[in-house]
Amino acid sequence: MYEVFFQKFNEKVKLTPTEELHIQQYLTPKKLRKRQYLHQEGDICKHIALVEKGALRSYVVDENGQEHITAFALEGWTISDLSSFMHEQVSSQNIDALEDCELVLISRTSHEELLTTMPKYETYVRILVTDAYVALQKRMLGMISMSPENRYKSFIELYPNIVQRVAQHMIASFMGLSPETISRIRSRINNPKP
Amino acid sequence: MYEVFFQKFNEKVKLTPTEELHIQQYLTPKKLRKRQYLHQEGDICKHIALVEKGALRSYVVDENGQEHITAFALEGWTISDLSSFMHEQVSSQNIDALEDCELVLISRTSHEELLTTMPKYETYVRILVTDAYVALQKRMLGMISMSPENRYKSFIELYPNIVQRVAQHMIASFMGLSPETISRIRSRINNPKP
DNA sequence: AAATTCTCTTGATTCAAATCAATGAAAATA
DNA sequence: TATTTTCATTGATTTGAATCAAGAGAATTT
Repeated sequence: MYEVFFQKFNEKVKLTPTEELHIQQYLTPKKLRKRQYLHQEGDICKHIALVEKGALRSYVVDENGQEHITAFALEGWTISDLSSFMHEQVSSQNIDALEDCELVLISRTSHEELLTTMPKYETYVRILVTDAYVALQKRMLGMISMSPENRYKSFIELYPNIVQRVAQHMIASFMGLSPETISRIRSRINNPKP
Repeated sequence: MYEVFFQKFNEKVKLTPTEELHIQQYLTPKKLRKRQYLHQEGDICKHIALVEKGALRSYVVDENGQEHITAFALEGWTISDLSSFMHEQVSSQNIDALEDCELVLISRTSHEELLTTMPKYETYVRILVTDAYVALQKRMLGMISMSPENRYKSFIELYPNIVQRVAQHMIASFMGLSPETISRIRSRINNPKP
């Protein structure tokens, strides 16, 4: 039920069986149907979710009604609107399921309690966020320094599983490009200048 | 000597005078002349630096020899190559002083020791990184969803002090735009369509 | 099974930022 | 102070991604 959660946890911070059982009390499983929302803008983000199975995305809608995908999450990934979750602020993000999902949720109060009572949990969170920050820095560097084509190439290298499972126009949205541009980049990659 | 450091620390996690003294033992002050490096690519990043006074930038140089500024840091900000610092990997970042600086440095061993012996320090780091992550997410959202002009506008709103103290072409580099484009955006803002 | 909606591709056109280039002003250096 | 280098501005041109548009194939819904 929480296999992936504890596998990921143990990769960062080693837990004893007793500690695992203790943490389990704070976790709640949740299933999501494809297209179902985990979280909608306007709400305060109530959970951090770890994906045991399935795929989700988070996105914002701008003033012109255009969607911009800000993140994907597959098995083993964690997804949330941290800004809203941390500061109990109204969220501008939406999170929904791209496939049927099995999640493990940590509520805000559980999170707080674990942080204050269990140093290993805080360590886990610190490492998790640090890794996410480093990954985002890399992505940002690509944004300011690479061409769309090279950015797409490194994306498919880094996340081949996302490319396989997620619609192409969503990857375009995630990269800040039009769907047509991604389509043309792909055909350029397959037919290198004839 | 460590005023800004402890001011920032206490904003996130309240310390007693005794605790401050304890942490102080792990800190080392450092002055940097303008143009001096704190850290160069190829090295393993040895410190986290908090800026007591002055301004720094970090940047990478791509295969074409072009510089891309990835971050600025003014008074009260923290700067480092976290990826290199955390994993003791060779860094691709350079960090240098844009003005004469006074810094507070935390070495890797000090950082480790504080993390394991002082829960409040780990809490501070967790909050610091989380805030940085949230800020970077906002910047990323701007990158994929906003026009260069609107991105520049929100930049000067968010960081007016950077705009005042840092050369324009560096802000261009930070935003992934050419210096000419920033110049033209500025003149458009000042002479709104005649 | 039929109808509808979604998804990707391809072509033509538009538009905005990059590039190339030149100039004057300001700052750094000798 | 004179000289050199860096910096910001402005104009002309090029380039590449966005937009507009149409059509074919898949997937969903009815």
